[in-house]
Amino acid sequence: MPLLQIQMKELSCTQCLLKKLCFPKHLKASQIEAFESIIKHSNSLNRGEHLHRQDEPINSLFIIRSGSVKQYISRHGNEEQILDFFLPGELIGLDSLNMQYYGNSVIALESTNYCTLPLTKFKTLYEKIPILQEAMLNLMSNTISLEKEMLLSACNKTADARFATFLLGLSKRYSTLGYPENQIHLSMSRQEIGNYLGLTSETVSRIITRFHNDKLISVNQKEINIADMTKFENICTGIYP
Amino acid sequence: MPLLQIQMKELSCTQCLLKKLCFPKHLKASQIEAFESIIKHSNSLNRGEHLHRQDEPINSLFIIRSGSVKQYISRHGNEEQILDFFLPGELIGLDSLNMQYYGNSVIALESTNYCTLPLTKFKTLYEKIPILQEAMLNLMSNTISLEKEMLLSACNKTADARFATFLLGLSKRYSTLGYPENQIHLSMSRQEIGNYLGLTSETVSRIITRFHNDKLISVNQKEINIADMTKFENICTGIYP
DNA sequence: GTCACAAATTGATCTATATCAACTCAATTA
DNA sequence: TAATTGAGTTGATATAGATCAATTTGTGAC
Repeated sequence: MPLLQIQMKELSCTQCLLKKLCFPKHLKASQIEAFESIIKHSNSLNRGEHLHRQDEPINSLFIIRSGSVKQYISRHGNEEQILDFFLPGELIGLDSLNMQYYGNSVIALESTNYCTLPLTKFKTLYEKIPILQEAMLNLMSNTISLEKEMLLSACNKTADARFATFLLGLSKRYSTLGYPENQIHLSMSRQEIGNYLGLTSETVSRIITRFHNDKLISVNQKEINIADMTKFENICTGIYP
Repeated sequence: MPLLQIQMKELSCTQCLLKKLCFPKHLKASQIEAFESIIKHSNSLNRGEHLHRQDEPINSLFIIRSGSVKQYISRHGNEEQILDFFLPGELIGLDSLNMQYYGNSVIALESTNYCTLPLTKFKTLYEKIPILQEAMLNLMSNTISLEKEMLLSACNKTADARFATFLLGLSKRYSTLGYPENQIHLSMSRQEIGNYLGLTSETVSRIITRFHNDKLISVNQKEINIADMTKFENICTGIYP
């Protein structure tokens, strides 16, 4: 059974089912204790509740324990632009380490549990544990690579390739969590996918329908199954059809 | 006179004219010495020479001292995708800290001087100087924010807004170096700008011509002058016309 | 269960940008 | 100075995806 479905309510890092995936995976037992003592475990959000809002003072990093959230910014009035989605085990706030106020908002897409990492305490700990520094650098370096990859994808790919890349990315992240690789649950709407990818919800809908007709995926509402993984990967790179 | 035009050939960090802008700006005099001792100053490249190539083993970070380079990846054969441009004072390699081999190539767009920061030595130093850790985190955090911003821009903006944002970004970076804010020298071709922004060179050319006719900018080959900065900023956000 | 409202699908049309092609201009070499 | 070459510009046309509009389906409240 996938990890996140049997995640308990209140847990220390050592007991947590995400411990192999989450940030503390880099630490030794002795270091985890120190790490653990600064974390607030097990806060929760209902769908539509905010983890934090744009322009609020920054005080913490967050790690998703179950559920999912979207990160977005609001511009000129109400118009919203989605920057990212976060799944269990993922660290939120790498882009706000050097800021005073959050530059974006984060809102739950479904019932979500998360851990809170107070920044001041984290920075103190950070200076003491070299391996934490290394883990942090690696994580950020990786994030930068991934974003370059995304940017590249956004600039050059067709709508088909962009959507396929998005879906495959979700698939990989979910499979790390113990879900079968070809089975994806979308916690976001077509409109939100479109917003994120720079497409309209109509276009996303049409792509999904077409992929379904072409037997590349099978769709049932928000459940998507990738039927032909090889063809699907080719779509991402623009090779197919 | 702009800093980079009078940059000397061989210089220590303390003597370097970029010292207020470049990475060591975060360090105290005593720390700079240690930092300095691990840097190799003053290597140079001619236009078209590589700083490093995709798939080579990673051993260093680089800082541009004068000139400019482009970072790109090659995909299926010859097709090239530009990821970034780097100007004097900018650090190259934040996306390769956790990798064994370079995921991209970097090539000089013009005669370029740079400093080399061997990674192993850097990491040793890094553990000893907390302020270096902080500077590094901030820099990376900032890079992540900027990339999110770019991504957002790439996904949603019109070609006009994307090009304007690109030009304004260059303008800001050059003005930090002492150049007048509204005067920009493009070291890259229309084709390279287009590649970077996900547009064709024809579209870039048409936009430049149109902006020129609308008296927003004046153009002489690779020299661009922003005539109306306010209108220009409005184009970036999609407000104008 | 039914009513109301939001999300998703589907179709028809429009438009920004790509593509293809011809031409101009500037820089470089002979 | 003429010839060559590659970058840049300009024009004509094609097309992917947006926009507008009409249904259909799903969902939560009562």
